[in-house]
Amino acid sequence: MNIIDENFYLQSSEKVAKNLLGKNLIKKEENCVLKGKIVEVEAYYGEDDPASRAFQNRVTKVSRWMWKKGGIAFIYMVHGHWLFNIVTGKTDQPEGILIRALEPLKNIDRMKERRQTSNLENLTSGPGKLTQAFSLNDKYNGSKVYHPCSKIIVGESDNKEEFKIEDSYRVGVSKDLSRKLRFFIKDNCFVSKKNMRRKK
DNA sequence: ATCTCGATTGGCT
DNA sequence: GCCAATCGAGATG
Repeated sequence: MNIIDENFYLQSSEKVAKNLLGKNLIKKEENCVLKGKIVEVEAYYGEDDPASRAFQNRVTKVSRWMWKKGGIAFIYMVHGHWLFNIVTGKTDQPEGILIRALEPLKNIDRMKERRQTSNLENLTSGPGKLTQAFSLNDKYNGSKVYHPCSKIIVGESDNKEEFKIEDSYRVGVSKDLSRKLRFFIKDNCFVSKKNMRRKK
């Protein structure tokens, strides 16, 4: 398995976000390995981004991970759902990427059990759904996604297929920036908010 | 397409 | 105690 290098995460969150599309999220468990392709992400910045947990440099129990060096997992709960992020940027540069959707690839049965559905498109097509399917929670905070010993890892794409990247404003954000910071793979059916995509 | 209700946590007064 | 928060499911028209 080709793991993405630590240095990849030290770039700006927008750049990391776009380049994460198509890569694999891997979760190692007792008897199996879950795998999914990243198909939808959002970039978040630090002190000047009102939607960010690090807005105005507010350090809290939840946000403190964002000041660490890029490449670690950052997970917190919203509306009763765990959301999975990857910290980007150098130490003391609070930025991150929210992973919003995956395409299930390996151990799909395990995902179906956890999601209580057999509908493939409904397993990981949303930020709260994928954490349930992958059983991700705050105990993975700080995990190095570039380290081979970690339980949660980002690996290189399986194949070098071409895809188009589309962008939009971020989902569920009341005070968004005037830049489009949500990126997803065009025409991938596992991208969340399908009805929204149809809109102009 | 739009709404509405439930979900859990931590920050704040 | 109160309330917001990077959401999801189900009902309704």
